[in-house]
Amino acid sequence: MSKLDKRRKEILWAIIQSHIDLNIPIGSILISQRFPVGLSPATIRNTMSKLEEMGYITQPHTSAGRVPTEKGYRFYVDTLMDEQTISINSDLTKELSERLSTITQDSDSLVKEATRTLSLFSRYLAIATPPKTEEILLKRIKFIKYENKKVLAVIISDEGVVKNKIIELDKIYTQKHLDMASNQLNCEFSGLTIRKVREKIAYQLYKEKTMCDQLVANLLYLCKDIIPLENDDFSLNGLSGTSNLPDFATMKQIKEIFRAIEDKRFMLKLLQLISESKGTQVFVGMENIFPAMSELSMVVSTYTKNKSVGGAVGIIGPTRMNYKKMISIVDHTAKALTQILSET
Amino acid sequence: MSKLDKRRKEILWAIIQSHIDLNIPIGSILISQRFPVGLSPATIRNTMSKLEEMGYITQPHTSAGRVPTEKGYRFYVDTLMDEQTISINSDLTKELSERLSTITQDSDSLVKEATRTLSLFSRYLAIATPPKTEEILLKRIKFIKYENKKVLAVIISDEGVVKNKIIELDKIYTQKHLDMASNQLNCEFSGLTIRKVREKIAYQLYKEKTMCDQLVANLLYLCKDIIPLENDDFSLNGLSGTSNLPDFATMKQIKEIFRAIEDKRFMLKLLQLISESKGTQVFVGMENIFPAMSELSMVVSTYTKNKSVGGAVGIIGPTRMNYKKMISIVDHTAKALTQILSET
DNA sequence: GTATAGCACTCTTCACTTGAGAGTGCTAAT
DNA sequence: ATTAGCACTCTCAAGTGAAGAGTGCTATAC
Repeated sequence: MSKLDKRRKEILWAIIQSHIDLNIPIGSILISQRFPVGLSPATIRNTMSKLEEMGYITQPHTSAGRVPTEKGYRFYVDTLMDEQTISINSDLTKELSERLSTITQDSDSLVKEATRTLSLFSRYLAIATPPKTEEILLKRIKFIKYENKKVLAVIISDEGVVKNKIIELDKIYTQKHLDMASNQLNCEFSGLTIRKVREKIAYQLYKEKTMCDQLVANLLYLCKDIIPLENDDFSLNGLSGTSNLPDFATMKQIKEIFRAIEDKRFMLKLLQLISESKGTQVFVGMENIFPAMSELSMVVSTYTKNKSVGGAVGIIGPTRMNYKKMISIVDHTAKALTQILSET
Repeated sequence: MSKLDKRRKEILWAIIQSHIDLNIPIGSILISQRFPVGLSPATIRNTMSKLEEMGYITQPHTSAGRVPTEKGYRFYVDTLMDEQTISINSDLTKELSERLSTITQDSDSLVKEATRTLSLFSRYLAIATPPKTEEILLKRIKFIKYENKKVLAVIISDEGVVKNKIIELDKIYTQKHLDMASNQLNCEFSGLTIRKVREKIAYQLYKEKTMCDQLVANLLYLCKDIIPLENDDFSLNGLSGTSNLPDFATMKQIKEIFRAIEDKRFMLKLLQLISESKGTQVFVGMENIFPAMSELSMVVSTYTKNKSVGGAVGIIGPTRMNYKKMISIVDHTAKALTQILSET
């Protein structure tokens, strides 16, 4: 990895900055005009030639200006951008927090509202995963007599009701009987994460451990299907906005985004990525991660609720985007979300 | 309203049919070749001239063939199409039913799966509203002690759990106390529709009727916010497919669809429309109904669950679409949905 | 009187050309 | 090492012209 000297960094920065602003290939003369760096176009050309050789920029055709490559953007985000102070639009932060705090409902609605706000501010496609259910701590399981053999099973966590479903038993039980059974189950499972509960149920069913109570065994079997699996859904917002943007103007990109959205594997990839590390991450030119999404970038951050439970929130936009601004917006959205979710 | 004679009907039918198949302006020679109707292009031209005068077809420019107008399509759907037997692709129907019957979950998931299947078969944008909550019959309200002052309120209907929420009371009550309160509320509200329950609650709170029990009054007040409002959400599916179709090729239309999707008022319009009448309806060129959706048509049908409760399901596509096929698909989806929802 | 063949006319579409403009790389001079 | 000058390449936009499609009109046949 050959390092770039000061001049090359400056020129690269100038090219990327100009390209973000103007969305056209950037020529040497343009740079010399926009940035009074004291160099003639010819000198800039020499530097650009080197930068192209090193793979940071490229030209669409022989007589065009230079356009940053994915590598160039990557370098920009990693190195060049940090050198400036990331100034945060403070009124934006304020409005963001205000918007979110008006939503007093469950965390799912909150996350949805976050995507709405995010797409509004970013003018790109906002995406978010709901809080992971896997790591939620189970508080109690409750069975309520519903009608004859039918019983309403309710799974409750710290966060509230996680899931409920009407199940049908083999015969009619009294509410008292059900209460005893649920007590027994609670003793065993209360305080564990949803994931561990599922594992434990599977284990117990596998061992066919003789239960002291037939009803408990029965309920255990039925609960297997009720314990919620990982949420395979995600919110997104800002579709209508995206089609207005100049960068999204090509059908190709529109299609790519649609594919990505409807392909649920994308979601899994995303989850994997966010779970690996915390904080705001930038994926430039996503073809390594998700083949259909070349020419697109993603700025994504994680939010948490009670330390461990959390999800991801971010935006998808063209590779050519204002990373500085976007990182700031996403970062603050994630922070605001974390804050409000922790208040409850 | 001048009626069309047999020949004009035939020519109009031929034009529309050809336009649906080929998606190009239809000229007189093309018609004479595709349909050996025994007329020369010249004669067909004369007829076409008349049809244009009457507003059923139009030409994009002087030397182009004719394209059906909205009026033309309207006439086609109303009159010309019925004259053929609407043959149903029976294996399609079968697969449709099979796909839906694999989903054994709640009705919301079922409706979502229906949109997925619908978009798959139609290759257009599928849209559906979940079952209306307003007309659901309340079965019982249940309060479960949760933690100190916190109580889990569960609203149960014939269909299962409608909504649940954790509420906080002013002081600590015993479960027995809560059971008594819920019994009292059940006596009053059980068997009414959700809408009537809400109205009744509002009325009682307005009158500030002295309750025999402070707890009941308290719960009543809290329930006001729990009783679910009309669902303002709707499923849709098939976005990625739409951008592949030749008709959706223009950005203008893509934008229109996005606008329509994100504008929730559209949803309300849709609900109004479906509630007016039952059965499959076709809206050709929707600018009267929804200004942003010119150049788009909608085929929509209603499904029911237990006679009264239901929603709408349909597709949105270009004005130039295969109405016969689409009506068949939508119709069968609605029927299949009704059937499966009634089995529970 | 109705249907048809012929024909002139209009308009789009596409390929091709051309000139302007932008940007580069090379070379020679500072 | 930097820069001015210059030839070169390539895109883009506008213009041109031929081909093709389709119509409307008119005269003619049945």
